[in-house]
Amino acid sequence: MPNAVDSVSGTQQAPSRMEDVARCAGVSVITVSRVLRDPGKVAAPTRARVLTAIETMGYVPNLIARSLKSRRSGIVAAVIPSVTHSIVAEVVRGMRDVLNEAGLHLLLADSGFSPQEEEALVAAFLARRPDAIYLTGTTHTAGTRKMLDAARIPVVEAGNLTDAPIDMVVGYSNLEAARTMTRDLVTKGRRSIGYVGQVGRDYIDRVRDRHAGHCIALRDAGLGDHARLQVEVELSFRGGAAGLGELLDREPGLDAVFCTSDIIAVGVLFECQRRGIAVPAQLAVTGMDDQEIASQCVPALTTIRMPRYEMGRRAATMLCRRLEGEAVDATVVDLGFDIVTRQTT
Amino acid sequence: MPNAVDSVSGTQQAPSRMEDVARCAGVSVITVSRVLRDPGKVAAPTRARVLTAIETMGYVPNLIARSLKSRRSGIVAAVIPSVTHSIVAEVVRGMRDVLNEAGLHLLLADSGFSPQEEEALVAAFLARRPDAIYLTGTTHTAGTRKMLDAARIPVVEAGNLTDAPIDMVVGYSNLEAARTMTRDLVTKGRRSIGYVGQVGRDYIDRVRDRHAGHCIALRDAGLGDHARLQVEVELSFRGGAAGLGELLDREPGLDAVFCTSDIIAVGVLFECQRRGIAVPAQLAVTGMDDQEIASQCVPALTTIRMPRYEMGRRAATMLCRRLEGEAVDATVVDLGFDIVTRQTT
DNA sequence: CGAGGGAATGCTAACGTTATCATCGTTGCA
DNA sequence: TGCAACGATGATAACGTTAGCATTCCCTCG
Repeated sequence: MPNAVDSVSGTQQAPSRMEDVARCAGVSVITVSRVLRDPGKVAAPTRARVLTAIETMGYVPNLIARSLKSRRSGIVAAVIPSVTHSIVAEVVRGMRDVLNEAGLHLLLADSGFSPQEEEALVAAFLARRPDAIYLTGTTHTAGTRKMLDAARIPVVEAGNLTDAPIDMVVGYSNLEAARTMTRDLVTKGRRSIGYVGQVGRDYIDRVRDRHAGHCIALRDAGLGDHARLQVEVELSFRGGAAGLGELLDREPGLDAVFCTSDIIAVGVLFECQRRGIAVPAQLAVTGMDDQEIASQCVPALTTIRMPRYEMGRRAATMLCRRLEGEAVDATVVDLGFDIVTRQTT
Repeated sequence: MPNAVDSVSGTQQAPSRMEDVARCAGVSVITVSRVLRDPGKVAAPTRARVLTAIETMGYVPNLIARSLKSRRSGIVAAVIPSVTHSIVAEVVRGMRDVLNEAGLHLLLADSGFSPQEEEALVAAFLARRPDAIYLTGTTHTAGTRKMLDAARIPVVEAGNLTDAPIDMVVGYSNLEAARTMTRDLVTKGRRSIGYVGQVGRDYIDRVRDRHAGHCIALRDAGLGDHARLQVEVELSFRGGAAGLGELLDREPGLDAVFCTSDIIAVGVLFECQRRGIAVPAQLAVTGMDDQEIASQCVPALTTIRMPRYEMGRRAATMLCRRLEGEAVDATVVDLGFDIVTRQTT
């Protein structure tokens, strides 16, 4: 029986199926299926007839049915901390460029930096049977790990390194990056170095490691009394500005501020402008991430650059290899980072 | 036969199915299904037994199979111009908040501001049979419109208004917003007003309308020779800086710059700092969008605020109503905008 | 000239769920 | 007591596709 319900009365018309296309082209459904997935197996004239039928009927394959039967959804699910912050966007772009080439789609969701929310998202994702999963960072709840273990699909964590990934991890050492940056401030003669970092020092690996790296560098330099010069703020310009105010209240002799992100650092710079503080003469400021604003703000910001786009590509490549049944060379990939010295130090 | 392949040899173990849960709980599969979707129809003791079984087996429902049978995927697909630009993030957040409440998932993809890419994405999306579609802006290819007409699902376009939406539209008038902003500059005595806008004036409705609004305001004020003082740049700080340089080369007596986004405007401000141009004494600068940086930069930026989060919520609400078979009150929803006067004008 | 082989195509049975209808007690009420 | 009505549960058949195994036909080669 035909699929159309009633084209005259305008009743809801269901989208056409392979069966409709097959009838139109005078072949069996399986041939249509083959034309779509493995055209080489179908003789050229037949293929042409099928393609014409598809075209004229405006047939769109139903990936839901395909996924059910083939047990491959063609979806890679990614949990990122926040779509708002452009820092993840480049990673996502890198992933997408690789995944699209492999015919895979990226399903995105943001956790708002909360491991609990991440767990809920992973649970929701798994119900859609993704072929692979991408997680940001290495801080996850026990529930998340358990579900992913049970799901038995490739998982890549990205952004920060760990010795014990759920499956695979690609990133750089946030600890070393922060340590390098702070050591650089020390080398340049700064002695009263403040820290303005984003909230989450206790539970988000990335933030925690940046904090730890900073502290280690201070300790190595014999500069004590860390806690007094450390402020936790929201990841925003406003946060940076408030952080500087707080620090100056505590220590008027401050001569440098280490910030855990460019956004916070630029917030500090704005506050310096308002207060008439000379950068870097009176106060040195450093960021992290090398976002566009770092090179454009005045004075231009010294920061740390990490290969975000490449990280996304690499993560996706590792997932794809696993999906093709090949072994990946390493389950822990360190992409490193660079310090970018500009005018604020 | 049981679903497990071989738990001893560690062979790939398929996830458990309803059948497994049903056997474990001593009920039929349909009862498990009911417990999940309509618990009220199952007696409390039975329900408890099933829930226990689900818990112990770590059962995760297969939404692919559910979608196939129920003909509802539970997915709302959204094409946004770019995940990078935080401006869309709030809209997305608004949508998500509403959709999640309705048990729907958001599938995101970015078009990179290209209508052709958007068409490809819509085609890919439709194969997954989304329940509804969200598009950014009102500029779409004929192919996109045709596919969406054929798909017969609710579609909402957001961001800019149009008299002839594909289905529904929610937004504000970019033309009126730009016109208001420029008129404000005129009112404040500015006469040599430059324009730095993002690329796409010819084919992206949002950009085109902002440009048109600016031109209309100039014409209304009797200020001619528009084209000479108009520059098209990338949507970036760098773009804004370059745009100002270009404008000053053409017209050293420039006394205001209208920018089509806050990012561009802040790029202009940075360049002013570098060149020692006094804002607003010597040069007035305006942005659009009211992103966080507008309130934090120095001097703080005069701009236009639009209800982005609310826009996302409203769009999602309209889609949900349609999915529930209810009629929406209006297919064109104007949310308006506000001018936010700060220190740059 | 017949067997063997490969290319092209088709048939049948799933994939894991839900819609639809059926069945079975149990209760309420005349 | 008998029957309708309802609540709880189950059996069966899809949803639209693809995996796996036929089948058909033609060509090649001994």
